[in-house]
Amino acid sequence: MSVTIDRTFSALADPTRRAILARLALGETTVSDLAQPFLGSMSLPAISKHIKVLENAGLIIKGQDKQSRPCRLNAPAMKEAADWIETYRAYWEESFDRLDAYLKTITTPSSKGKTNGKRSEGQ
Amino acid sequence: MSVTIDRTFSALADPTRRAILARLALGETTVSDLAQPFLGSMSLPAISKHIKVLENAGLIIKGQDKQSRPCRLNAPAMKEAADWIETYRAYWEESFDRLDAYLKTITTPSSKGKTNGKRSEGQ
DNA sequence: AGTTAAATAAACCAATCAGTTAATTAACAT
DNA sequence: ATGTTAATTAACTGATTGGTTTATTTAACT
Repeated sequence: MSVTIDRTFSALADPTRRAILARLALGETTVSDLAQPFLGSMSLPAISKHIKVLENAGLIIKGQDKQSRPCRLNAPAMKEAADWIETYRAYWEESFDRLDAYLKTITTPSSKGKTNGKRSEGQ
Repeated sequence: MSVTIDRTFSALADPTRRAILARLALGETTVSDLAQPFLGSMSLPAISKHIKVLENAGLIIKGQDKQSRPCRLNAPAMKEAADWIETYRAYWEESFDRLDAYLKTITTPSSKGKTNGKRSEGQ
């Protein structure tokens, strides 16, 4: 099985790393800049390591400009993970249908049809 | 920050656990049944632990029927992770657009396309 | 040449993880 | 009562993770 998707999900499992990705979604920036919001609670080498994890997962690409290492999102690497997770969309939507049905059974002994929202997509 | 999404991504980072989820997408089944395809390469307690990780992440729900523990998908727990990752869809789609544009610049006779790498921020 | 700035590497540590084997619980069947 | 089946718990191990502090690289600026 794909080891890259392992690394992708594993990289996304850390809140600091997700925050770094969120920052990068606003635009390319350097390691120092990415580290700045965290330096109160962790060291620069810690951030450097997080960035390396993201890089190894293919989620970001690190360049070089003088001493700086400008990082940018490499979002397509996320696509594989997104595609995997998307195959389950039908299941959680189906579950909402079941919740919907359940709510009807407990709220409509004599009620009018309020929940006409059709969620089933068919598959 | 949300510790539940941490646990979700972390649970999804393991191929055995993803295989278990894939099996459960076909329908509810017991721990033994889930373990069966893996017993050549790992022990039952190992699978039992994987299932507990999935349960703690809220990705599956474990019931009881006589001695068996029937497990079923609880896909809505995946939705939070899916939603997070979906916010980046625009970026990987845009990236493909940019790749497309880049390929055009290098295959065009008049190529002197010096891209400034600046991403369109703000929206 | 010496200094500063940006980032990483090295060495270390505690905690968590993924697996093992052996023992145990719980429910059922003789 | 005894045994069988399904699954978990306990105790242990080696590898990985996430962080630290200190030292080093690399490139620019006087």
